[in-house]
Parts: sequence; C-alpha cells; structure tokens
Amino acid sequence: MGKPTTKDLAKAAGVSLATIDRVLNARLGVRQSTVERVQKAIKEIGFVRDMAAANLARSKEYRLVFLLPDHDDEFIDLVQGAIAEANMSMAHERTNVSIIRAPSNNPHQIAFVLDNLSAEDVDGVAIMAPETPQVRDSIARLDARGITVVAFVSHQLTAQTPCYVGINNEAAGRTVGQLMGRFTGERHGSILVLTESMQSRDSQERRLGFDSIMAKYAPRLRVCASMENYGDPVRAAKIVKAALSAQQDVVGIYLMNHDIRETMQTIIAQGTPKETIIIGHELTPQTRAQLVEGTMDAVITQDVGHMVRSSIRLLRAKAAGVETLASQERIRVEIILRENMPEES
Amino acid sequence: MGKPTTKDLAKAAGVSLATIDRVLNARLGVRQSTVERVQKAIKEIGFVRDMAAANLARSKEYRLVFLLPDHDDEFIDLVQGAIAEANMSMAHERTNVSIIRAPSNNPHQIAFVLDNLSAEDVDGVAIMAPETPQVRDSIARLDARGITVVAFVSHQLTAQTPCYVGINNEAAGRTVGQLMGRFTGERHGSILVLTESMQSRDSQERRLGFDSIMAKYAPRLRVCASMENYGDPVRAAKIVKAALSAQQDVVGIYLMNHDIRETMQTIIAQGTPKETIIIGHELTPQTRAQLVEGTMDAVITQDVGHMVRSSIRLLRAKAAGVETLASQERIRVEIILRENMPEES
DNA sequence: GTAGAAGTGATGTACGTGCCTCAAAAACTT
DNA sequence: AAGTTTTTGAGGCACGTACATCACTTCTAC
Repeated sequence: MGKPTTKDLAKAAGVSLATIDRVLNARLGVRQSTVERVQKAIKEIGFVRDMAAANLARSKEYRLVFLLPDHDDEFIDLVQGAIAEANMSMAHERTNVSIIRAPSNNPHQIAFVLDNLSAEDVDGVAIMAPETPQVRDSIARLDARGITVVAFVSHQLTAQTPCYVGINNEAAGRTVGQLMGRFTGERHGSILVLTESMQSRDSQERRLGFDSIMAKYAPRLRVCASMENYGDPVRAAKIVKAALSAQQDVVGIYLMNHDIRETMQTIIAQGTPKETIIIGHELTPQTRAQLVEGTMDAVITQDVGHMVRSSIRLLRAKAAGVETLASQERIRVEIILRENMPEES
Repeated sequence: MGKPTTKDLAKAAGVSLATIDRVLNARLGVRQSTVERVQKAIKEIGFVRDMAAANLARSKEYRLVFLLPDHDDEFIDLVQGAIAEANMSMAHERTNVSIIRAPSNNPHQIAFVLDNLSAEDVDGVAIMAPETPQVRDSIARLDARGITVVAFVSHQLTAQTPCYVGINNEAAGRTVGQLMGRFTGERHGSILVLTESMQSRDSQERRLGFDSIMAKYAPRLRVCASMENYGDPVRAAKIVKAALSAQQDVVGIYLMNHDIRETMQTIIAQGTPKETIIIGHELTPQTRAQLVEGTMDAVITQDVGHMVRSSIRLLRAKAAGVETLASQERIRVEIILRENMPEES
C-alpha cells in the first residue's frame, strides 16, 4: 500500500479529518491531549503530507514580490529577465511573482513601499536594497504582519535575520584577489580598485577579502585606495582617466560594482598595456562582450536565475512553513573566463 | 477571476470534461474537428493546466532510476549523496528515485540491466555509463517501451538523442588550458596530462579543448601525450613516478579523470617544485583537501546536486510530456579555487 | 428491402485523488 | 441553560478515469 494519507492518519489517531488538519496546520481549537495523540500517530504511521494536494485544496496562490532598485543597469535587467522566466515556469505551481521598483538611494521611499504591502495581497518579499535602518524597521514590520522576507543580493541586517540570497562577498573579493595575483604573473606594479561606493557592506566585504589575499599572496603588487564614482557616469570617466594618467605602473584593475559601462569605455579609450588584468563582477551582455574580445580577463558572478529561483523557493517555503533543501539554495561564487562562459540566457 | 480551469475550457469549447481530458492528453477517440475546437478554445481563454492537480488526480508516482557504475570513487559518492538528498525533497512531489549499479566496464551487463527495466516499474532512467553500442541499443529499446532516458555525466549517442546532463567537456578542457597558461606565469617547461583512459569521448573532448588553448595562448609550454592508468592504482602510481623522473621540467599537471587518489598521493610522495601547477576535475573531499593545502591549484567541476536535480526534472517533464525551462538545466563549467570553494555539502 | 442485432467511435457521468474549510453538531464549562 | 471549546461532515479545489451513453455503421435474417 502507498503512502499514508490524512485519512489513514485520522483512523490511526481516532479523530476526524478536520482535526487532523488543524493539528497539521498548528491551528487552535484542539485539545492538547488530542494534538499529542495525533502527533504520535503521525510518527507511528510515518505520515508526510502532500503539499501539492494541500495547496490545491487551499486553492491558494503564493503572491511574491521582488523589490528592485528603480534605475536600470544590466544587472537589474538580468534580474528582471530571470524573474519573468521564473514566473512563467512557476505558473504551474500556483505562484505569482511581481516586481516593485523603488529608488535605491531613498531609504524612506523604500520603507514607504514596503510598509504599504499588505498581507492580503502579498505572501513574501525579496528585497534588493541598501542596508539602512529604515529598511530594517520596515522588514520588522513586514514580519509582524506575517509577510516573509528574504534579502536579495544585498544583505539586510535585522533582528529576525531574514535569509540572504546572494554570494559571500568576502569570498568573492578573495577570489578576485587570487586571480589578480595569478594572472599578473610575476609583474610588479599597482592595482586600481574602482567602485560605486564604499558605503555598502557588500563593497566593504569584497574589498576586505581582496586585500587579505593580495597582502598574503601578491605583496609585490600595490593595491590603491578604492575610487568611488557614486554611480555618476561623468565622475566615473573622470576618475578612471585621472588614475590611469597618474599611475604609470597599473598592472591590474578591479571593477567592484557591476555597472561598468562608462568605466570600461573610458579604460578602453584611454588605453592600457594589453597585459593589464581587468577583473569585474556579474556576467552581463557588457562583461560577456569584454571577455570575448579579451579586454576583461575574468568575471566573478552569481547565477542570477538561480538566485531568483532560490528566493522564490525560500519565500514559498517560509510562507508555507516548510523546510527547504539548504544545499540547493547556496549561491556559488562563480569564476567566468572566456573559456567557460555559459551560452547566453 | 482566477486562471481558467478544465471546466471553463469545457464550457468554452462546448464539450465535456472527459473530452477535454482526451485532447489534453492526446488520447484517441476524439473527432479531429472537436480536437481543433478544443485547441482553439485553449488558446482563446489562455488555459494552462495545473500539473500538480493533474498528478494528484492521476495519483501517479514518478519512479526514476539512476544507473551508476558499480565501483566506488568519491565522485560516485557525491552523486549518490545528491540523489539521496533530492529523493528527500522530491518525496513531496510524488517522485521516487532509486539507484541501480552496473559494472561500467561491462557493456553487456549494463545493457542487460537496462533491458530488464519494465515500464511497469519505471518511468525514466538517468544513465551514467560509457558510450557503447550495446548501451545505445538498450536506450533505443527503453525508448520503444516508453521509458524516458537522459545521459548523465557521460554522453550517449543514440538515434533519439536523449538529453545530456553534464558539462561541455571541450569547454572544460579549454578552461583548464587557460588556467594552466595563466597560472604558470611566464615559465617554460612541460605539462603532464594524466587520465584513466583516452577511449572515452569525454576524455577526448577535454584533451581537444585543452590542447587548442595551450597551443594558442601558451606555446611556450610543451604538452605531453596523455598517460593512461586504466583505473589501476598501481599502474597510476608507476606512470606518475616514471613521468616525473623522466621530465625534469614539469611546470604543470592536468589530472583529467576524477579519481585521483593514488595519483595525487604519488605526486606528493615524489615531490614536485612548489610552483608546479596542478589542475583536476570534480570537487570531492579529496580535491577539497588538496585545494586547501595548496597541492592543487584549481579544480574544474560540475555541480553534482544541480545535475541530479536537473536530470530528475528532465525525466519527470519528459515522462509527463511537459516543456522545461532550458536555462535552468544548463550545467556550468565551474572553476573552483581555494577562495571560492563552497562549503561542504 | 427493412427491422433488428451487433459493432464502432465519440462523448458524457460520476466518482476518485489528498487535502482544506465552513457550517453545524457534540462535548465540555460555567 | 447559555456559553465555550472541541469535533465532525459534507463539499470543494483542478484534474483523471472507468464505465455508461449516444449516434452512427455494418451485417444478418426474414
């Protein structure tokens, strides 16, 4: 005979199906002694409930939301594409994912958007936003309202510590360090580090990891202070130009943030010795092209599709109160060279 | 109102549920004109069927089988672990995965095992076995019996070309080549290539990719002919010892097969200059340890858990006659250094 | 040549899958 | 007896399936 069902359980515990249901869903209105009797029966007959059937009966749709920055760069595009794709394949699994945008440099606005999410309309939110007190508090309120939260790409420090779906940024920095050390051969010189901002925890962690490895394995190289462009293309170009003129011995460049359009353009326009090693983050159409033509040497990336699906699974599981397969959710720090570049989308 | 259901479809098409069902499952006994009417209605109201409910109603379990080699090495262990883990989390989704072992060096035995699989007991098979005519024919017979097949890790050439779940081995070889060229700096010397056997297509592809990159980017290095150990530990040790004594200028070693226990042991015992770059395949407890202690410099790997889950999804989808999300199933050629090594299991 | 039997293909009916839920009954409290 | 708490029953979610039904053909016998 097959797996035990609620019916078998009911018989085994000597109660009705409805009571079983209340115990399974930890709802109240069941005497403690009955709860225990049922739980004993569950263990005895080895009952595992069929969540597919449960969701069907509940005729419940999981409504999930991704909160993304409202500016458009290639990385956000990738994320949006991955969400759209996931949404397609999740339609079968009664899950509906939507996207909300909010200006990433305005914590109050983000908090406002989050606070306006009602448990009536939404079961879970994946938040991609800088780590600010306002957002932290909003997350706490979401949690209080029974909306589950995961931090997407960027960490969020909260009391309830929502899951973080993204790479270990220190490991990413260390990996870049190791590659930079190896790829520059035995050359001496300085390394430029370009970033959007060192304010964010992610940047700090990457830098930390990078420095630790550079100090340990490539002391011959001088790592310059991080240069911030604050997301301003003009400033980005100016900084790079100035740095390349000032430093004649640049042997490597670490592009720490993912939006590198202007930066790379300027570097190429300015011209660098062809041995200059350039390593950046995130596999986008831009970095792909750069890898192919050899202007970039390596890209450290996280699988965006995987992250999106992982977030969805986590949110669904948390919303349904189910365990998840942790190993499947771990996001790897991937190294992409020209040779192992996956085919496009 | 929510998604359209079969009931809505039936009304829209002006037929009963049973007819809808017949059309959806491409069963016979429906007039062509009716089929067309239903299909038109499907498109019109945008019907997508709820596979969860379908499977529930069918009260069907997908019974899948992995055919693995019957010898035990660390890679097989990983695969078995991943299967066990997947089995746990798939229990909810009415899927049951089991493992069958067969000697990988005996094609007739493998064919025999496959031929004994009945469509009564099994819906799909993931085959990890060398590419032989016997297995090819067995796959054709499986297909004829209505059992779906995917090739797991190793390619299988068949008329029906079953899906292959595994990495692009040529890309893997190219990636090793690029790393080898980079990591050896500007040094000159020779590169050893050690493998179990060059008979298999996978090995040939890896070698091809490796050679192409070495020739192009590191002509200063001399790549030696592949040395085969035929899976024999004693022979493996002897070969390595001989090679290292004969070649005084070894700057890099490419370990092409995944079972490298004796080989690495011998290399370490024999002693090589510490700058010798050693690159191998598959992240196992062994290669992890080697990476940590610095005796290996990089490992090219495929995510075993991902591959197992991917195979399961593919088999289920094919067995159910459903489309799959291709991008999710693509297996990446992963580069693992000490710095980006994922935590164990 | 036609009524009737028998056969064939197309379509519908009713109930089942494992679980949830609402209303109503039963078992306890005060 | 009224008020609570606990339990039950019946019906539903979106779909599948054995069996029943219906409309035609084809064949036989008169």
